[in-house]
Amino acid sequence: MGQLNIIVADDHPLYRSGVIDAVSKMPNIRVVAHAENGMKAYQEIIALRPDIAILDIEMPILSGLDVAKKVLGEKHQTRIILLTMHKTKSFFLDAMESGVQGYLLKDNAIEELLQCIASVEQGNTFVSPQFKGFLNNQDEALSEELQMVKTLLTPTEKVILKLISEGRTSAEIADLLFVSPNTVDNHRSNITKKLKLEGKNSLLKFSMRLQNEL
Amino acid sequence: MGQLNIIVADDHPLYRSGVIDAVSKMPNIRVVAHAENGMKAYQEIIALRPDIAILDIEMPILSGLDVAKKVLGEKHQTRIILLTMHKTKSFFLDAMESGVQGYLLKDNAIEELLQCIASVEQGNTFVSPQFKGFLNNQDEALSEELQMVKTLLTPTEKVILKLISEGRTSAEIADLLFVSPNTVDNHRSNITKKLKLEGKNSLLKFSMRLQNEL
DNA sequence: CCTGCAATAGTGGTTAGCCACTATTCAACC
DNA sequence: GGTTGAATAGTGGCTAACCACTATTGCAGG
Repeated sequence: MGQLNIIVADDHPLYRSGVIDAVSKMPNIRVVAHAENGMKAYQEIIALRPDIAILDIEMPILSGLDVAKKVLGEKHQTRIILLTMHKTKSFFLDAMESGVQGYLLKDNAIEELLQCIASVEQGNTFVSPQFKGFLNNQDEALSEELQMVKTLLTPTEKVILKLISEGRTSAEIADLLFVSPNTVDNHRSNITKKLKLEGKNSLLKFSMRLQNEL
Repeated sequence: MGQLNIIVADDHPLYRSGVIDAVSKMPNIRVVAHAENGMKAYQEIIALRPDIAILDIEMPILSGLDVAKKVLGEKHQTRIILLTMHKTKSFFLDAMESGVQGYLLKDNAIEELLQCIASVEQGNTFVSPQFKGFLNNQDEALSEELQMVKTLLTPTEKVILKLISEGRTSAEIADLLFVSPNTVDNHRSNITKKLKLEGKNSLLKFSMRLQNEL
């Protein structure tokens, strides 16, 4: 699988040189450039077309995520591995949607980075175990449900669902919207059918599960 | 207000020296020691009794939070300022409960640290604006409600409340606990009374609001 | 023009959950 | 040995929410 050309970008000089040292120890890897901000990293990627770019997310001017989106959007062959300090969900999901090949937590051992590079080299993706919880079960299902809400429901239905999630009764909602309680009840029924829910209070349970996200 | 003796602890050499440089620029501040892990920081604090200890939370052996708890528990006069990368709620709440005087996000400007030191010197507390959202309104009320649940409810009642929060009906809960649905209903009634709730589905709403925290 | 969708409104029936009682058993505590 | 608290169980009444209908108005698109 020949020579792997890599670019490393991190605004932290110490961490950057640590990463460069570590990956340089691998026989088939050559670090062709390094950068201390996102803009410089992007320019180097365009100029040198490396196989892999290892980017810190938290960088000045352009974040690693910004660079990843630009590069991947322009359909270069360069694979992206993102590094971050933060164990937050939103960055991760954003990164996954933009199609990066690797996503690592900085705290983790350097071995994980090498493992990640090996994976990405062979066309796979690699994600730190800490983030895997964001992928499966609940959060997948949750965003799927949100998708359903956004696509299937009419504007009025969304408003009513929101009000239900705040714990309001049909009578209260009717008062707020200046319509008959029967109408609200009817909307409830339609929402329930569209989302394929059933059972008592199923709408209340559903809407409260989505909480802030509505 | 004389000379301020300060200890700085951070496992990241670069960041540590950055902090030391910055605070040393202040005329009335002397950095009397620095440490690269929590254990060393704790020993220095005990030995030197500084006015303020600036501790990174993420450190080997003992975390900054561990050190803070030990020091504050032993009623030394040393004030604690914690630094962290992570914008998570749990660490912050934990820190607030243990009584630290400052809590800062590392991303923020160095000016904030100096401002924080000035505040703490005068006996006040200082918290990065990013965390202030965790203090007021909702979360205060929420933990108050959690307190009520913990103190007022019997073990069985807590179990039933948990099951309600998962969206189960009285009949389902009765099956799970091998008791009569009437008993479950009775418990519901008692819980509702203890927590001073009222209205249809008030228990469901209440329990779902507490979500994971039960 | 007509079809379809959204929003409105109504009727009637079923049920889960809330509310207010009463009652028994058992264990703990003074 | 009486009191208290927890858990158990039951009855009867009430209502919000669900469910399944029907029906009208109005608007947008082919």
